[in-house]
Amino acid sequence: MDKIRDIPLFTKLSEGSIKRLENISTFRRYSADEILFYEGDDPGTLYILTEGVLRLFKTDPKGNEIYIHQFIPTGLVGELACFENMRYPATARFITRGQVLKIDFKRLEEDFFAHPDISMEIIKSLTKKIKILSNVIHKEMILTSEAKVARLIILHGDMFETMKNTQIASMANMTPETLSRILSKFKKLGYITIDDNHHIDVHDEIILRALFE
Amino acid sequence: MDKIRDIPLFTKLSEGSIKRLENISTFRRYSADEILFYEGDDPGTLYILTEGVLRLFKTDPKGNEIYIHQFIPTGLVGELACFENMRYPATARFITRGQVLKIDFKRLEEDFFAHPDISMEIIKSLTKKIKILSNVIHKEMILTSEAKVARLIILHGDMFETMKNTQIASMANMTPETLSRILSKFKKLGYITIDDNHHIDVHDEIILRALFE
DNA sequence: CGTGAAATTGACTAAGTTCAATGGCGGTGG
DNA sequence: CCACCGCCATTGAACTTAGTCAATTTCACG
Repeated sequence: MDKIRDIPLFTKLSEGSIKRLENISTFRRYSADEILFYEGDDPGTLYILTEGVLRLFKTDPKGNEIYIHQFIPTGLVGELACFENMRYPATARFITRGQVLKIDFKRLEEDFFAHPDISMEIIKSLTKKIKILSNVIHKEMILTSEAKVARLIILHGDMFETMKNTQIASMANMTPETLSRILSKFKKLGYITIDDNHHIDVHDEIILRALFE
Repeated sequence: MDKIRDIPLFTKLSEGSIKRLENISTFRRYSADEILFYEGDDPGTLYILTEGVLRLFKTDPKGNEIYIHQFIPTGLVGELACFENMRYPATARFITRGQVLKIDFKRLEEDFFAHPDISMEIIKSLTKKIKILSNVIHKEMILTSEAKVARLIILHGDMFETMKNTQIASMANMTPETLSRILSKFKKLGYITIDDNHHIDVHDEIILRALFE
């Protein structure tokens, strides 16, 4: 994807609008592990993720990365900082190689703000983001590690077959040791069994659900 | 305030629009401690807080209230649940007596979504909310209790003169004991002194700032 | 097989909560 | 006037949760 027309947010724009948009934006490719922006950077650029997986995280004083979200195409990134003219509240790093459309926000604002379709898309993107943050708060502040693991098993059980436990632990903001201990505990209590392919068999969904609901 | 015209979000509407809005909305008064909605309730109503202070919080499994935010007029409340048609992610309770305008969201959507001014206001409200949530995450997940107290002292030092420590602790999501211990520690280390009127004198702003920045 | 990454396990540590005891202070009623 | 009550603050001790560090085992895969 390397044409503005292909971006859902802009499909409904007129030819003229697209032309103007092309003048204030550029595509740029990134390789895996490259940083798109750092927490604390000054904004000014609105990003639309068109390819790849982009991870958003905060860094705590000890240097640990606190996982917030991973974006996949097509996601609007950085609009909060732009609208509120504040610094980026988190760091964005590519997990795979990818591509973004970088848009000069000031000039976008002047040209396109009144456009109803774009407003609507922006609203959708914002509500999606609130949902994500609200979920982060729920998962990270309300749930204990045990509850988080129970939730992962019930809601995303297949993750355990495709990802390493270290990766899962990092996405759940806990250490691999903690994850390992909790899985052992669940096994010992007979809630689950895990076979050689890392497939988790749930024996007592009721109890596991009760842990996080 | 009991006229739709007085609500900033709607000041720019035409007479006809106001009339239509009146048909799908009602004002309602609440007394202190009344619940506007519970976490988990089904949505459908968009609220605009026109008077009073409304506290938003989540409840953890032990029954503790996790403070998220307090709204003051004029704030849009519950738009996420409405837009995304999900349940309210938190409980809202009046701290003082107050008043809201209750709007039937479905019908609002049909009539006013395309209105550019309203869209713009909604976008502003949403970004404000993202900022709040992003801040909650920062404050609650990144900062230690010591950092939170240092931050309160530097940024909201006057709170200590007007509020009881139990209230402050509840807004900062820590126990009164923890707050007390940290204040004692800061006093012992000579960072602050507290006089009889609960006024905090900061002696070493540099160190305190370093704790949370 | 052998090697390096991942997982497991135990001992220890850190941060904060909980629970209980104590002390202060302001208002109230006899 | 003062004894008492209730609320708040303070402090200590035990407890809980999860992270850290280190040693060991398991596992996948060339």
